[in-house]
Amino acid sequence: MKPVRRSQQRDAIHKELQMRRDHPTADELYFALKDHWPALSLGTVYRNLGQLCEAGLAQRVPGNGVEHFDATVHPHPHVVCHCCGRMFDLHLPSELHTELLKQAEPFFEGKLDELLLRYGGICAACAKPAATP
Amino acid sequence: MKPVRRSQQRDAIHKELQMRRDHPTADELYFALKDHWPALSLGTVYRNLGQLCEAGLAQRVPGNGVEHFDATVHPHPHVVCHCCGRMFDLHLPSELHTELLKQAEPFFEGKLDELLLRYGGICAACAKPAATP
DNA sequence: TCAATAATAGTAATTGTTACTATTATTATA
DNA sequence: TATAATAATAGTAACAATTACTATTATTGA
Repeated sequence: MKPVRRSQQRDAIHKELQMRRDHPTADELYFALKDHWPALSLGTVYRNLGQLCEAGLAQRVPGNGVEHFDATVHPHPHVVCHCCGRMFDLHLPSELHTELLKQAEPFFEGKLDELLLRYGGICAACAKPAATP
Repeated sequence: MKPVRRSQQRDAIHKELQMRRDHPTADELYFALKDHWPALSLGTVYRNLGQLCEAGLAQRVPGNGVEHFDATVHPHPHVVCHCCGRMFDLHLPSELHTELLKQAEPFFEGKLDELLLRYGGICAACAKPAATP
């Protein structure tokens, strides 16, 4: 295990990630934090997100060609909006994941230990027509 | 719609894709075809795979940071091997996909029209210990 | 057969991500 | 509290997967 020393940047990244209901990409986090951390580096965001994942404080969720990050680590389904590209949680019954894994096992000659359940659609914000001021 | 003219390369790419039980990446296809098509260009593989997908003759399946391609276009689950990175079909009951989509709808305020069901595990070939000759 | 033009090979450009390096910040200890 | 060891940073370069560009070649309808 690598030594991990505290850093203000990592705390800020973790806090921002926990705060949000969507699951931002490294880039989105970077721009969200730039305001209060003008000197922040994109590499720092990537490195710290990696460390948070290793430490079990976050998980990577593959999006549409980009990696998203989620501060909730237990496996659960997500939705990616075709329109804005944002990723959200889908709160299906929590046993679904385990059930689907067990259900699939006899159909594969080998071992299954992971399941990515990613829906695609149009989020509420994008479905709503733009307000005309 | 763009005009599509026949080409030997596209036919070869499509045939190779249909032939294989795994779902190769553009790169893997490129190297598989290089033997009989020494002048083949990687860009040509990408471009033609894109066209085949647009034409409904193939589908993209996001893998682990790389795009895989599948000549079977109806939605169905896949397995990605953690060890060799290859992607295979998982022949679960075909109605599962539609059912999971329907099941999830009431849990999302917006529209759902797509579902990626991607298992992870160790394939039979990788699970087997290497033969000692 | 031939002219119009889509497709190609080869290369350059883009994008998301990781690696490298000199400098700065953190922390355990004196 | 001061300090020394060293992890973390900012900034930049490198990288890998993919797309775009361009001069040349192949296909196809007349």
